[in-house]
Amino acid sequence: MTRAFDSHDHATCRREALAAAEAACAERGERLTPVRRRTLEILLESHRALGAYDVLERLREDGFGSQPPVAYRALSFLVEQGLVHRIEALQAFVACARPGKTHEAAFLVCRRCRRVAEEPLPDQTPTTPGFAVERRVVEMQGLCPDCRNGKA
Amino acid sequence: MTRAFDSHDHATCRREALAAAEAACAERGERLTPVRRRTLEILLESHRALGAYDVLERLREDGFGSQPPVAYRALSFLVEQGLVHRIEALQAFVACARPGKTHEAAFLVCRRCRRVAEEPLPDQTPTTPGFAVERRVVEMQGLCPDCRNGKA
DNA sequence: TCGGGGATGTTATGGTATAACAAGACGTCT
DNA sequence: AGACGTCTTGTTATACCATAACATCCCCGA
Ligand SMILES: [Zn+2]
Ligand SMILES: [Zn+2]
Ligand SMILES: [Zn+2]
Ligand SMILES: [Zn+2]
Repeated sequence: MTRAFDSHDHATCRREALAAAEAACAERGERLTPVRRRTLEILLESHRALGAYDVLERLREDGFGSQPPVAYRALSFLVEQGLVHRIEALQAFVACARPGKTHEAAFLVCRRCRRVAEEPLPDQTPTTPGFAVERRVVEMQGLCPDCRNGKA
Repeated sequence: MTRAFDSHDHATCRREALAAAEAACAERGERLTPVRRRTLEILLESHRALGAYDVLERLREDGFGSQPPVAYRALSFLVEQGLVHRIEALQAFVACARPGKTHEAAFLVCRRCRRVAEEPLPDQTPTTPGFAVERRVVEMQGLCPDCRNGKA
């Protein structure tokens, strides 16, 4: 169900994700402005985790602002809307593989190519009595099939 | 089984952890040198996650080197030995609550007081066929019992 | 047409982490 | 004892990640 590590029609993959993002924003009355939209596209073009400064560099090439807050603001918006996830272990961002409804997820993060796959998070995660869980960070770091085989 | 959020004899708690650390290093032929030992003590004094620069400041007060690599090297050593864990979501470090045998764990991280409790990690965590998991990051962020009640 | 709120842009600054190199500590072999 | 190799500690310098604060612009409704 996760496509990041499988070959697939990525043009369609991107187009669908972008359409879902537009729909989600429209429904919520949020504005998917040009910087925000382009930021999402940049992340969708790879299934990889990109640092904010990587995103910023591409935004600058496209004529948007060139200072860090430009990228961070667009990324924050997209994260709030559930269209992008932050990978804590990499301090990086990845486009959501299943936009449309904000959700938590577990991530499989390849340390070599930085591609990221998304898996459903189990209902049950460890806790202790009295502790109020607000956010769950579940990230599996390792090697994707291609990188194990030296293909990529 | 996790003591971070419960009242306990913390002097004993610290002493035992330090003794376990000494034993573990001795057994492995690793050297728990003064900086390394003091770094571990600093983390043990709170059950809290401390940033590398917080640790560094205390090391400097104690007459050790004052530059970032001093703290980062000691922390790296302790993490390699399984005596300290890195909390990715905070970019911070916490002393292991169960030293003696290197292990993975799930962490319950209070966003208010930064105390951290350690829970066993389920055998089964999400993955996808062909992906080789090397490290599992499982961190629950939220509020500890005290912080929920405004006690702390 | 005149606000007002949100979005974009800038400058400046702060927090986190590591590369590269010099000097010291320490066991070991002769 | 003395020479050697290895590990450890310390430094300087720099790179990377992130946000505060403020100016400007744009769009929409009164
Ligand atoms: Zn795709
Ligand atoms: Zn890979
Ligand atoms: Zn304790
Ligand atoms: Zn707390």
